[in-house]
Amino acid sequence: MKNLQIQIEISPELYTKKPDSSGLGREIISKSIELINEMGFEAFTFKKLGIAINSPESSIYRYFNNKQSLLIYLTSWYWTWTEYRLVFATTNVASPEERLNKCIEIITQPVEVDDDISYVNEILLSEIIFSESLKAYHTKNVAEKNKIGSFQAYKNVVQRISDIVMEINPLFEYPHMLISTIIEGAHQQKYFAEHLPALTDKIKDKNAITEFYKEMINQILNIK
Amino acid sequence: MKNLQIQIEISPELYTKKPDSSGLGREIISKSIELINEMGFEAFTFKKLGIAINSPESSIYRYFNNKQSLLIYLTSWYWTWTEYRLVFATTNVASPEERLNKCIEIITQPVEVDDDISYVNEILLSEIIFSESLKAYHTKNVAEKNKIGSFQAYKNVVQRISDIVMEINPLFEYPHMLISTIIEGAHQQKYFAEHLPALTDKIKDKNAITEFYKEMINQILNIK
DNA sequence: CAAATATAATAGTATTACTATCATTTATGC
DNA sequence: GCATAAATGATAGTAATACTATTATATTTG
Repeated sequence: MKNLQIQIEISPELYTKKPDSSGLGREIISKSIELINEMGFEAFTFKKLGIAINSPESSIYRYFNNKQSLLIYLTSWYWTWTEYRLVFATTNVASPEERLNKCIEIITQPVEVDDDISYVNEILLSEIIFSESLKAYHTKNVAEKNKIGSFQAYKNVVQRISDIVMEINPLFEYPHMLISTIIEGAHQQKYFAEHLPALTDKIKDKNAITEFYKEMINQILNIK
Repeated sequence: MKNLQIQIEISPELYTKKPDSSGLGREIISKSIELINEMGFEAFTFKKLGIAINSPESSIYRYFNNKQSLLIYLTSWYWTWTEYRLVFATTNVASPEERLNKCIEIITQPVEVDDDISYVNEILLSEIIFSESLKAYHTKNVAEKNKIGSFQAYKNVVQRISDIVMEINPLFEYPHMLISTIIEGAHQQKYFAEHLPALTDKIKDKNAITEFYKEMINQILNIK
């Protein structure tokens, strides 16, 4: 993926002014990723972001209506990019089992190298996805946000992996349930490991969570 | 459990004044359960609760510092009560496999009959747990809240079921990961079914989620 | 029935999450 | 290179939230 300079396209419904159309817009995105990481999504405000980028709050509001919209933009960016990663990792791989395993790796691990495809720090962004993304859809106005396509990129990822599951076992009845359980589970287990270790197990090596879910899906689909 | 009149004891760290020590306290609990259900946790405020029970905001603050503390109280109540339910459902059942299956049913399904053990509406409370409980621990101050035992009741439930898993398969390395994945997964799948159906599958009957996770755990632990 | 305790009534503050206005800077088309 | 449009900056203001404080009035309890 390195040096490919792909463009992540985000649906215009998800912003009021396109962030990558201006320097300010790009600063809003990249600084917000830093700040949300540092202080968590709740403590993050447009006022603080404004101070950090030396621009008034009101300028930020021209790009996003509120911080939830910004979070949805970030998650959409991440999932759209992750769909590219899935495609890259699985093209020309004949075995669906092998493709599935590759996908599980990608969705259960935070990003470790910045591919530098843009002004977005993918390492920090993936941290946000793991620890904060559920706040994008666990909200009063899910229905309304869903209607404008806020979660389409996430759905596409789930659908794409579910398709591989169906290729392996066409009779399996709950591919989406399985994949979304794994994605959300991996996010939460990482959070538990950091903050509530009694809810998870001693993590021997950093791939323990990935191995757990790989093993799980292989057992469920009878892959040896 | 009906008519047993058990007392759910909540650690004093989790409130500033004991809610079941007064009529007002009990009203705060039972009305907040109703209101959080109706409007969601974000829209819920102590001001609205005060209006609903005809008491000033400031009186509510004598029982709980803020609405997050109240939510933690409610989740602790639920998990303490659920631990009783687990014990009741599994005592005198010799087979650990059978006990495990009973536990999976209890943790993956919302409550359907109000056992009437108190002023708490358990049906509505379980709805809150399924849709809002992650907001109790997905917050800036997890560490601090964890230190005072805010999540002990939840941990006890996970531990108790993990013990059964270990009884069945003493070599299994990730019992807590497995159980917390199932609990959190069941909550989320129900939420997805209601709000983001593309992330889950057509639910044929209302036990589909329970059956999915039962099947999952049985496969993983090689129970036929 | 007195003293202690709990609750009600009311007011006030800092912060958040915006909206509005107008001046100034920057970009763009000719 | 200049006129015009568009974007941004500077500043102010508002309603709601999440509290804290104070004093009066009930209610409980010993």
